[in-house]
This record gives sequence, C-alpha cells and structure tokens, in this order.
Amino acid sequence: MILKRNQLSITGSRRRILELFLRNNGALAHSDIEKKTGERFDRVTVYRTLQSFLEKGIIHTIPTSDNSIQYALCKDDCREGHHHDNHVHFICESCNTTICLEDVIVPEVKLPVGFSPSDSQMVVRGKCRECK
Amino acid sequence: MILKRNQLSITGSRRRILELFLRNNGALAHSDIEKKTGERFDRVTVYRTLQSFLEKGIIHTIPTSDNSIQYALCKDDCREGHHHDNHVHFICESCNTTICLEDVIVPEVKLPVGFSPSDSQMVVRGKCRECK
DNA sequence: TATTAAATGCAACTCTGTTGCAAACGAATT
DNA sequence: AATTCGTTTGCAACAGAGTTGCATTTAATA
Repeated sequence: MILKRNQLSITGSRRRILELFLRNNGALAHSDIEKKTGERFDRVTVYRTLQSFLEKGIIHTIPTSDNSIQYALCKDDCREGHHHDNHVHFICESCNTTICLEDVIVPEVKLPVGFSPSDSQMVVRGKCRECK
Repeated sequence: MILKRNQLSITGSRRRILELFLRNNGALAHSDIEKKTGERFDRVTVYRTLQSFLEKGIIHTIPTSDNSIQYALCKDDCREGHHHDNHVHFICESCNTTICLEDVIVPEVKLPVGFSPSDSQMVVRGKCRECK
C-alpha cells in the first residue's frame, strides 16, 4: 500500500495485484495472476498493471525456457528504470515455483575478446527447499 | 547431412532447416526460420521439425527475456535427452543476434541450504564483436 | 516397384498479447 | 460534497504464436 504512494494512483486492480505479489513469495506469471484474482479484472488491465509496475521498478521479469515470463517483486532499492536485480533465480522442477535468491548474486564471467557485457541473467533449475 | 543419419529420415524440410543452422552461426527463432526458408514450408512443419531436433539433441533452446525462444545447434557430444549445453549465451543489443559462447562455461554458484541444482543457464546481454 | 510407417500440409482452433475508444474512476480543487 | 480533469478500466477487435486431427504425400525398406 505504502509502496504505491511512490508513483501510481491507487486503483482496485493495482492494489489487488500488488497484494498478490506481497503474499506470494515467489514469482508469478501473467496467467497465475489472472487465476488468483478470480477473473475480477480484464486481461488487458492485468497486462497494463504489470507493465506499469515494471516501468516503475516495482517488479522485474525472469526469463524462462518455456516461453512464459515470470514477474517478481523488486527489492526496495530499485528505482525507476534502474534495477538492481542482479540475483540468481531458481526454478523448482517439482512445484514449478520461481524463487528470487536475493543473496546469490550472478557471478562475472570472462567473455571472449570483443564482447562487452551490460547485463547478466542466471537461472538455476532443481529442487527447492520444500520439495527436496 | 551426415548429422541426420544419426536418427531421422531425410526430408526436404529437415535438410533445409538443418542447413540453415549450419550456415548461420547464431541462434534462430522460429520466425527467423520461417522467413529464411522463404515460406517453402508450412508453419506446422517448422514447429514439428524443431520439436524433433530438440528431442534428438541436435539443437537446444535459449531463454530470452522477450518471450521468444531461440534455438541453436548443439555440439556433437549431445545425445538424445542428455545435453551438455552448459555454455553461456550472449545476446547482442545492437544486432540482436544470440550467440553460443561454447568456450565460456556457466560458473557454479553456492545456493542457500536446501536447494539442489540440476541445471544452470546464463544469458549475458551487451555488444558483440561486430557491433562494438 | 510395392508396401508401410512417418512426415507433411491444411483447416480449425486455443492461448497470449496488443490497440483504439468510450465509459468509469481517482485525486485534487473548490 | 460536488466539480473537474487526467488516468485507468473494460470491451471489442485484432495479430501472432503454437497446437491438434486428419487426409495426403513421401522416405525407407524389402
């Protein structure tokens, strides 16, 4: 709630979707959100809400190999446009949850000559704490 | 050509698509393949061809943040189901090519207690050799 | 070259994401 | 509390990506 003061006007869908993220400590895909809000909002509204959360730096995206984008809350020190989500993401093969490992930062790698990196993503698959 | 002897019957689309991968030293998305084959094959055929290449371990997928799956040739020592594509992938922000950095292997990371990893993916964005 | 299982193309469909526009709503003001 | 104004929402319509069933064609074998 207080979070939203930062930037955006308070509307039903934004409140509801933000609450979802706060309660759920893992990443959510668009389809998860549609399901969990119980079809109370139009698909388009959900898309646009996620879009504005992204722009404001409230959430970040996690690429997955199965072509579904996952969204997760950013830490407080993320500001508009300027993300610090340089942590590793974990996808559990059993329960299929995507978890931000905030304390595990993406290691640097030495690239071949000529390549200059600007951003690195790392996704680890396996079994999570609960499913092990 | 010889590659295909390994597993699958030789058909027009498979030959054509495999050639594409061999000539193109970067990853290809489904749409790239449709374009580059000049609409000579049905969309469905392209999907099914990629599907069977994946199953046989001829190609592997690379997750990207923009929700498009990239496909790239595997090294020869990939066998059915058992992939060794533990290398870093590079996506150029200028020319938008995805490149397999075969020589850069994904580093290990220390996970929190309880998490057991089975597979790691790492994608680096930036400027490639040509665009720098 | 005849046979058979596999691969292809087509049609139809679902799912995901986008855009334009009118109606509804939130926030600030009076 | 009512008014105003810019933002947000929902709807309809659309575009693209991917899937499935089925009839036809084709590759590999004998």
